[in-house]
Amino acid sequence: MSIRIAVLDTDSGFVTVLARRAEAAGWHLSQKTGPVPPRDLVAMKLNALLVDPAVLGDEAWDYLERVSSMLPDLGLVVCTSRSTVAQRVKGLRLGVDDWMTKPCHPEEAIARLEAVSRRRRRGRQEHEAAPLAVGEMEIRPDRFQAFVGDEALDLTRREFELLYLLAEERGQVLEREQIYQRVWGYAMAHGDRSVDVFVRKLRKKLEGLSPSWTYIHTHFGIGYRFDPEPAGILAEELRPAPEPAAEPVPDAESDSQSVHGAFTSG
Amino acid sequence: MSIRIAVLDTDSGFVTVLARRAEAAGWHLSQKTGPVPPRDLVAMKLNALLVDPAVLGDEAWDYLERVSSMLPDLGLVVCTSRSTVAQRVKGLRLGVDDWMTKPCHPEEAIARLEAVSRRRRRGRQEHEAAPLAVGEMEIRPDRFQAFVGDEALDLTRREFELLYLLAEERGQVLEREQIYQRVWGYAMAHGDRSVDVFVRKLRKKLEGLSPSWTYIHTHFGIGYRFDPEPAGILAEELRPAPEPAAEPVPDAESDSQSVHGAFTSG
DNA sequence: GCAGCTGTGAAAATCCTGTGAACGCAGGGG
DNA sequence: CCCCTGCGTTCACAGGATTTTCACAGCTGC
Repeated sequence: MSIRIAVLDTDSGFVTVLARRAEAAGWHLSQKTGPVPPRDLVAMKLNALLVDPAVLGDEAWDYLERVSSMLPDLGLVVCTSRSTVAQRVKGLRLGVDDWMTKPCHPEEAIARLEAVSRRRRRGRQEHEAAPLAVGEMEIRPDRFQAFVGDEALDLTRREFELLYLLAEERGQVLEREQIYQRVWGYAMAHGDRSVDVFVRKLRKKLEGLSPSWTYIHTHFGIGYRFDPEPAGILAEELRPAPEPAAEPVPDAESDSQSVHGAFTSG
Repeated sequence: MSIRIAVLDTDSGFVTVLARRAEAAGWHLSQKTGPVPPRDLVAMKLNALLVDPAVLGDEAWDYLERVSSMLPDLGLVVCTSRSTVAQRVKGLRLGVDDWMTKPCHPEEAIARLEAVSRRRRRGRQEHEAAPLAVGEMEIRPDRFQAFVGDEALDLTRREFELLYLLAEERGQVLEREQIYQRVWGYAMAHGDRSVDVFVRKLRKKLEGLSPSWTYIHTHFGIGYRFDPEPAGILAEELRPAPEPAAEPVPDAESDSQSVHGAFTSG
């Protein structure tokens, strides 16, 4: 899979040479001559961004900081003509991944962009196309779908990605921020409820085809945990003693507490 | 959590300066003067490795390649006195994450190592989150829960964070202000009793699932200390005179009180 | 015994999640 | 070119769960 990068620079000579090298390497490169809103960067699905802070004007630091915090997975490389150690340190601290000084050899720029992109990718891909069997459902990455028997859940892309992520981390409680970061690819805005909404959609579809299982558990104040559980065990845990009760023991309360509260409110 | 790095370099001046900065930043730094087998690097649990290829001799390229392929999660940074573009490109291509030229400012070296480590951590799980075994309970950060056997304590988020903090600092007396600051994230208002209230909730839940242990001890006028202790030793300390009493004293209450008292004095 | 702290239970205030529906956007077909 | 449909995002609200606050009673240390 080829690397996608964008260059924010007005030095057309530099960019042209770079573009030629990038093309030779089979990369996709797009040039911009002014700051691109982080939102748009998201849509570009970049692996790395090469910036000359000169084109950003006063808000250069601010821009770099916003980009790096909103797109933590994006490789961010600065290439500028003059800079002091203090500036470089500041930039690297802010979230810049690499800082080059002009004039720089385009081959080296390409190599550094590649190194930065590689780092970002290493953590991610290991698993691919490995179907997951969870409960009475099968999740097939090759189809971007999940099936119960031979019936498809009819998931949209986001729904599938969310489900797959949760299922991969089965048993672990994932915080909303983490989920959003990994499924949407950028930082979650404060107050965003998208994760909740998609969990509801998933639960609905799961309920439709696999009503006797519970898959997604809510952890109040934290996030969600995926763990397929047949409906049976719930009943068992709630009723260890199938006695209509002859004594008014206050057990009922602490019992229901430990079953509900911790794992699921739904 | 602090960063762990190793430096492979014989330039003692450079390394000394670097070590000073690293220490100031709270990092763990170890110096080596020759190639360290990748196997040993694994054991060192490093975030990043800073190398001067000069100390590696002929097998420098080979070594860099082996390290980067065997430890894909390790940040690999080269710092060398002279290098050509071709060398830098070659290095970056075969897995080096960043390449600096000597003389380089130690502050910048630190910043680049930090950048590389940060990038490395992003893709991974945010926190390693090793489970803590305390008394007959297990605290599992991956579930935001504590368990006794396979029974969950049913902790809320705040409760869990408080318990985890206390358990991490096991044996230490923590002041209320400190606790509040670290769990709530901001300064405690004068007269706020939240910490006390949550300690009570924790004690109640702990008592429910692990009645024969005492976990949280009160230090009058100061704060709390976490230290799991089985009931046995308590009985001994409390029992200079083994009189079961013949009066209808509300045992439960006075008993639990004196428990706290016993430790308070220590 | 007094003043100051801590334990306790419950009420009050706050925050969080589930839910249904509206909105905007992009692509396909008419 | 316009309409329709599918999808993702945003909103507002209701019902609960959780956290904070209070008033009081029981200890501590002097």
